[in-house]
Amino acid sequence: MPLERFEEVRALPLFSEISEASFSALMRGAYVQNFPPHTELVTEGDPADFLHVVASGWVELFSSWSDRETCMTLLRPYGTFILAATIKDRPYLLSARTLTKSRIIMIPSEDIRDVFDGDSVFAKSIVRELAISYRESIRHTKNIKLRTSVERLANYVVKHHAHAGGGGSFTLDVEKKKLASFLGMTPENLSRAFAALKNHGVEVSGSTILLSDPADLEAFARPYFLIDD
Amino acid sequence: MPLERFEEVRALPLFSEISEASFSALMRGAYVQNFPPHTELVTEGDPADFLHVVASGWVELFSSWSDRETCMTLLRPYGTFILAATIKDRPYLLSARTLTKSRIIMIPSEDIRDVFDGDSVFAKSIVRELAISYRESIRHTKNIKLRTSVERLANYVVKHHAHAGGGGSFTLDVEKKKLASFLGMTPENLSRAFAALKNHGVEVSGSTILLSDPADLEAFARPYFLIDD
DNA sequence: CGGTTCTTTGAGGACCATCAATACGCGTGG
DNA sequence: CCACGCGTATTGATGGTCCTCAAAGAACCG
Repeated sequence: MPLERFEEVRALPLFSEISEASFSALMRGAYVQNFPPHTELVTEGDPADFLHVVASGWVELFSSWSDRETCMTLLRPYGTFILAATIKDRPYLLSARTLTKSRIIMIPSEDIRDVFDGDSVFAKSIVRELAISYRESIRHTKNIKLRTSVERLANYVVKHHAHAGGGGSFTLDVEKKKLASFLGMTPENLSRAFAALKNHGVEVSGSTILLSDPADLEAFARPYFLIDD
Repeated sequence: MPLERFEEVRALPLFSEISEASFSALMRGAYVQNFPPHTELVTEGDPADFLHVVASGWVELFSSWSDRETCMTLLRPYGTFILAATIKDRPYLLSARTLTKSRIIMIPSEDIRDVFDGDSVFAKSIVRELAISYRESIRHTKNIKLRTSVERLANYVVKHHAHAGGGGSFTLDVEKKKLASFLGMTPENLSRAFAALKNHGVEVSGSTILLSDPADLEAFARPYFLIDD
């Protein structure tokens, strides 16, 4: 497969600094594929044959146990999954499915491990990526264990409002059902949590969120950089 | 500091395969220190100046927000913390305190990063360690989000019973207050969760747990290798 | 032995899930 | 364009899970 097709991959933090030889070795067995929405890409417990990179679209990492399911991560370009399993050559701990039409880059795990062994620059990038994901996971756990559902929602709103420019309104980029699962609650409870935030100036209309008093909301949410940033 | 004092460190998975030169470079600025119980070793938000290794004793990694606190990890020898912060040169996301008298090895983060850059064997070890911790964190989150408190306790009991040999009884190695926090509940609720497990043959006497029907308990707990192993 | 902390038990209430019913949004096909 | 069907979102009623508060008992330590 010609390397030109991987220009966008080359630009990713994980690959931008490695040698041309290493990059070629990685891309030789790689391929890019388009998936429709709601397609299960990997299933937890499966062997980690490929490192996946989201090139476009939205991907959900989720997990199931005993008829229950929970959303663990929502991935946009250019997030990777599931690096730790690839490196350790162990089964995936999470399943992945597309939420929207998505383009996914898949690199054979064996190639990742081979290049990792020979290229310390790549090894460094891998570690950086791993460390980021690890810290993200810890933040997620802290959020779940230390906050009530309304507090989690309030902080989610504050964060995404700021990320959208802080203009007093923004649009939810995933469906509420998914957001609820990510925040560790039911869809019904998310509705009620939004209702509870009316007292702090949060108006909901479909997927549009309006903040009439961002300062008040933030005072309630008490965002904390060791959880939310 | 003479290298002989670091024989035990040399044997750790993180250091056992690296060159003598790299090991010397790491140990040059390292030191070993004994701490009494209930000593706060690092505080979340602090800069990550040292990689810590538990040489003996028990260490708790915990986190706080808004007058609440939760236990995130219980570390025995020879666990490390907090590697991700060290590598990324970012603030700690977690605090650490000793639970028992403990001996802790502290290695300057800068040395870790320097050796990491020059020694691909060490880099590989770092990645292995990071991947293990990351996967552990994901399991913890799955446990919290997918199970009720009684289910979490049941699986904890099943796991530690097996780890202790499966002889029908074992001893809790941390106080119940701490266990409750780790499992995401209050101490009161842990008591009631233990009471609920009486129906499945769990007898509690102080820190001794007796299982009269391990098969029944396991059927209730439904341990799952992608969460518990 | 006294004080401190941990653990347990009880009562009450907050939080959250479940179930059920309705309303809404959206794409499809008539 | 509208009717229909399907999934999502909301709202209400109810019950279960879990936390808080309080008090008493047990274990630990000086």
